[in-house]
Amino acid sequence: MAIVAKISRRKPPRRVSVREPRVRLDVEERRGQLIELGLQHFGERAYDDVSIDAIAEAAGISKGLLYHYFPTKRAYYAATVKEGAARLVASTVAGETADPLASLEAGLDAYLTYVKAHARAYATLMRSGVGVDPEIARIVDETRATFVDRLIAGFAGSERSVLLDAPIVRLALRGWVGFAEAASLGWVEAIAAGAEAPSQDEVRTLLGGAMMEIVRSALRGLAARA
Amino acid sequence: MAIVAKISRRKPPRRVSVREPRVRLDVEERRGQLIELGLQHFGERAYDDVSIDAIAEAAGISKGLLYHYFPTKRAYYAATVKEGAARLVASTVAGETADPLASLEAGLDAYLTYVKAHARAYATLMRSGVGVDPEIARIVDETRATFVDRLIAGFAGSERSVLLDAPIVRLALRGWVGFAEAASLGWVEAIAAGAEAPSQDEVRTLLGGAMMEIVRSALRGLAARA
DNA sequence: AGGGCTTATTGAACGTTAGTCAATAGAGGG
DNA sequence: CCCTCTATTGACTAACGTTCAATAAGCCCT
Repeated sequence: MAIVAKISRRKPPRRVSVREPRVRLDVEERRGQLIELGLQHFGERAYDDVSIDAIAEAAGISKGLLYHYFPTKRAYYAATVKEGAARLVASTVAGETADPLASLEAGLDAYLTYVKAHARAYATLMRSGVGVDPEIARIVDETRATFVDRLIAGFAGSERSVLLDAPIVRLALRGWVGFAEAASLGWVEAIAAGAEAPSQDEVRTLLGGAMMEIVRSALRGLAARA
Repeated sequence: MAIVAKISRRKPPRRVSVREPRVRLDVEERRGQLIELGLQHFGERAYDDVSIDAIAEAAGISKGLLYHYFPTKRAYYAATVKEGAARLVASTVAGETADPLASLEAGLDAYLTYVKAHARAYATLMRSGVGVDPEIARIVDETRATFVDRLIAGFAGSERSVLLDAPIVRLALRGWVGFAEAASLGWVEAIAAGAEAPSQDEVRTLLGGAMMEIVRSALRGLAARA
């Protein structure tokens, strides 16, 4: 009995020739590799369908090491989303132009180009990402706020810019971001489905036009009330 | 050894006086109770933070019984979301009016009233519900489509109603639903946070105005292209 | 009343997966 | 060549979703 237990507990003799040696990476390097892998995996499958084991295997490391870099799966996912959001924000900085409308349209165009290029990951994030954790919700909300701030900054020169801080206008802008996300998602999904989809120009015009009208409408309501 | 195994496997003597008798419910009744519990739990916590054990305990039944009614946790969640969506749709049927604008506003008002009354559950669903499963995404998308259909039906009398089937208009309407959801969510969250929030009238006017402007903008783009 | 039948219900078991921790080995410096 | 530091391992635990053969509550029939 004791002997049997001892034998069964012994490691399998694992041929040395097969076992590949440990690769020791710099902390930053390893972290970067893991986040890159996270972007790939979470961009294709939903959160629940990505296991830590799968990530570890893809990285060629043990599960324990991943937990050396990120305390929990959610934190790992949050770091991944944060990186993805940062790239989105970075790749859509529009050159400063005198004309607010022109810079708005340039920004929207960059946004749509990015969305189209990363259609799958964008759809996965929009459809499944937010709810996993309050931390992720915070990141996404902050990213949205960044876009809103940019937009407001574009109109800073306008005479009625003070009014842009009114609650109803903030709500209108937040709503517009929801509009832009829903429309963008519908657009790339229509493309992916091979359905008859509008051109990028049309979508950009739609988004820009909606922005102007919505803000104008909210300001008008404000003026009527005052 | 064999004896020890037998003893350790024996059930604990569980005093009969404590054990409450089985309650045998009708299938419909039990299913209804479970869905009701699901609405409560999933309306307060995110999907991952609700365990089957917790539901079973709250219902006073065993875990196995829940799996007799729903094949998987996701299916159970889907049934719950379906019921919640059905209630939302049912409670926002607007009486048919001659004036399209009036019936639009009545529908929006009913929607906002419902959202405000179920603020927590609405926020939880919007923030975390969609991504869990393609099946849930389908339900939510269908619910959105129902609303869009209602809206289009309201404008059926309009002379340009044929144009409402153009891809860009469909995209605009889908985007508007995103607008309405984002604005509604922002509204109830502002209220919950005790921040300065617009009145329901203001929000309804904002949503209605945005709807008109967005559709008009899309149609204008369509006309310019033709 | 009671025996038999249907089926709602149980509870223990299993597999998977997130998360933990003491032990190990690669690399650089003295 | 050894020593130290720390990136890395791998086996373990706990929790959770899921399965299934056994059980008992209600109901009908006699």
